[in-house]
Amino acid sequence: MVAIHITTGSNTPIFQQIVAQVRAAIASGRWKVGDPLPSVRSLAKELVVNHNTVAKAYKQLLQDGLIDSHQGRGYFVAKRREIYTKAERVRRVRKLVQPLVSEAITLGLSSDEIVSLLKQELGKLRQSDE
Amino acid sequence: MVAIHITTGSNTPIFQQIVAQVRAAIASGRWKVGDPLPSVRSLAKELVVNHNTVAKAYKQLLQDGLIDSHQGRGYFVAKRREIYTKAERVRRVRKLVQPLVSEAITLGLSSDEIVSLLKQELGKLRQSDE
Amino acid sequence: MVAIHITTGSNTPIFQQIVAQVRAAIASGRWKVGDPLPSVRSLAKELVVNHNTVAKAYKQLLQDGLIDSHQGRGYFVAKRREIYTKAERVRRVRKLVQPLVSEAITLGLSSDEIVSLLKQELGKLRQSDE
Amino acid sequence: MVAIHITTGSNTPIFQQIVAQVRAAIASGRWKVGDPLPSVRSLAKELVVNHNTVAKAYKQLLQDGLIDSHQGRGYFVAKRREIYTKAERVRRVRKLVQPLVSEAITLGLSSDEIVSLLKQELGKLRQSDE
DNA sequence: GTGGTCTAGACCACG
DNA sequence: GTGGTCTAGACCACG
Repeated sequence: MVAIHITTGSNTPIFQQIVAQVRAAIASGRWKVGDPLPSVRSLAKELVVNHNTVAKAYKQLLQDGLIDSHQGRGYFVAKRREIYTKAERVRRVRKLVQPLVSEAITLGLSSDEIVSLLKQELGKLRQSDE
Repeated sequence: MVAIHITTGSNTPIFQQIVAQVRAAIASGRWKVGDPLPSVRSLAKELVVNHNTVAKAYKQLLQDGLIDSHQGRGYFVAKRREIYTKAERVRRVRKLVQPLVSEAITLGLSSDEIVSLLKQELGKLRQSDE
Repeated sequence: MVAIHITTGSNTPIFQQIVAQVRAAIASGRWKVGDPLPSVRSLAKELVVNHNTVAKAYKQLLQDGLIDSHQGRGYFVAKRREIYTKAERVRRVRKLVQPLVSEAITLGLSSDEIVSLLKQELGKLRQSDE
Repeated sequence: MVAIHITTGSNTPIFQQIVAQVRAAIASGRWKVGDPLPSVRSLAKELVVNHNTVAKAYKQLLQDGLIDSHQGRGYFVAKRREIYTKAERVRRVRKLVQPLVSEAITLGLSSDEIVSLLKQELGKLRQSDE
């Protein structure tokens, strides 16, 4: 089980924080295919947010094919399947890369340092796979 | 003088586009310490946007320490000040890198593809600097 | 301009009725690329539903790539782009075909009659294209 | 006797799966007019589902006029009654066909592909009848 | 006890 | 005036 933590003061919407953390848990392999997610209402209670907020996060993950829903039984980590075309996937990642680059440059990091940080994060994933 | 271009079709807020371009102009050295920025109203006129939008961008740059304001005289490129320690800057960039990696991996992109997309974006910046 | 009508008594959720009608307006070519959609709040007022309900419908259409959003300016009919893999698209259509078949058989229509009805609807589209 | 199979993994409500299978059994002639249906509780036991679920399915079939109930004796396959006129049946099916066509077209499927998917589903039914 | 839909209304961002 | 996020709470479907 992986705990989910949110920061209410943050600029990042709560539902996106939840999406990011579930995504990370699945991407890293800590949550396996078939694992049940915390129920919408129980997680909402635990995080002290409205149930609609959790539902919104889960809907996003459902849409992206990362989780499945079974009416009346809850949400479960889904078997991986390709939903988006290559072009669409690249488009989506590019939309995340742009603000990263903008922010990193502003903070004074060099291109090499940025690439290096990215590789470090990718490396962590690979280790947890082994 | 460096022209600023905005895209109204984009979903990136206009004020952020302005911020990003001023940052790039300063980071690349095209705008030197002490150079005056275009006045809020003249830039607004040129870009055909609301002057509040330009003012908002300048306020952001002021807050970031990249420009100084002199009451009644306008805005000027500031002497470079380090606001954050190296460790803090790396920490901030890392926080942006992590969700990028999660999303890209769950979308099914390989590590090489992700690194490649990042390098592409960094390359675009370099070109616009020249 | 195409009017949107909803039936509150229906089993079909309001937001899905909106989605279906916008989709039909775009598929039939009555709404062209670049056309603005009614604003979330104005349509909500007109239909006498909550603005969140309209927003939910528009979000769905956005996700499917049928419309674009421009922060602060509204929603517009998007240029067609492929978002889903072939397999995903077939999966989605199949999910709609199954209940259709089930209902039609129950109503006592023959396979030939069902196929014929489908072809009629497809024919209507083709005519409006010419 | 015709076995009824349900899939709990599916997102189709269990009671609807039961309804669909009873309908198919009757439509195909495997269950004849006057045949008794399995009792609510015995079928619930066999399928390992709540008896309310089976009761709900039977209520639906009763409502559709496909089965009759005899207080204290159980449910029986009813004499076929036409409830809706031909025109009404066609109207109802057409209402399901229209959103299917809209969605499929916006997803980029060709008319032939849509017809082909429909025929596939109809084909599945025919096989399960034999 | 699961999730799904909807309302009424607040507060915020962008321009 | 655009849309975006969130709350509190209601009512419903499924089982």
